Amino acid sequence: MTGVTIGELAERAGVGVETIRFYERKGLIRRPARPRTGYRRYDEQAADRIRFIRQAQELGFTLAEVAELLSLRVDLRKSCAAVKTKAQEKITDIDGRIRGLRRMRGALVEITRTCSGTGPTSECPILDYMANERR
Amino acid sequence: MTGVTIGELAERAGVGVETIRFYERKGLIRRPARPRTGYRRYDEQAADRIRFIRQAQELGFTLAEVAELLSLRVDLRKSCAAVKTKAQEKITDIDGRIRGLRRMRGALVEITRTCSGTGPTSECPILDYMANERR
DNA sequence: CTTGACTCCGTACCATGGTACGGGCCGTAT
DNA sequence: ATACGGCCCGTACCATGGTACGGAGTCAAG
Repeated sequence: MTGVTIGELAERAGVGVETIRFYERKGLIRRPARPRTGYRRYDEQAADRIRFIRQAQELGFTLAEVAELLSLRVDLRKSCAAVKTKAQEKITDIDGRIRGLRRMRGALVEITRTCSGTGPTSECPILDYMANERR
Repeated sequence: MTGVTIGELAERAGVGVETIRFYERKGLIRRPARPRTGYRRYDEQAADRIRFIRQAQELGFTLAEVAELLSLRVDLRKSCAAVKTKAQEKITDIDGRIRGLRRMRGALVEITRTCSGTGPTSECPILDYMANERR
């Protein structure tokens, strides 16, 4: 019989069986062939597709965004530019996060400096720092 | 009467009233004064504290982690050495997050660089990358 | 042909981070 | 003093991204 079962696919793709069914319910992977007995049989592309989903998630895309990317790939009427734009938006988003983390890191370094001083410091600069330096 | 109501605080901090009560239940903000009528009265620091929470969240910290960060401030009066250790751990944690985001960013930049943005999605290198790159 | 592992399905459940609802009390302006 | 909003509380509900459960059917080895 052609194709693999959901269990084999899960193992190959490094996810749980329930996760695959979950993705199917969410429309992230298309429904596989279901020969007479009703067991799902997956082709080779299925594992790639699941890895695609995980990879995109690691890159910071939500499942809804992944679904959008997948639909773009299928829809040939739309150009690659739409995908590129989404990726660039993610880069901008990541840049913002990194800047914020650097600010917070600076505040924590400041705290440890203050802390190493002998006096008991009831006045901590972090709240003001973060509250005022935001955005 | 000193302090502001929960509604005023919500407006100043840019969150909903329910969110403030939620944070209180979670122990992220301490219970405010409750004069005779039972209405919460907040001091000026309350808005800063809420803004801090939102800032930390935007940077990818969960509310549990935010609580930990906030406890650093409270603990400053008590055990300086323990606080310093905790802060150092948070700095290490932040460094890890920044590295992860930089890795993500590098991957996104690399794939957008190779994408002309002109072809059909079937030839999109971004989608190819996500389908094939497995780490 | 039986046994055990795998699969089916629907549904329930989990954590996170809120948001909304409803009945009742409070505070102020008219 | 009465209406209208704000606030009280507990509880229910929402989305996200899964994870687990239970009773049934199926497949493959012994």
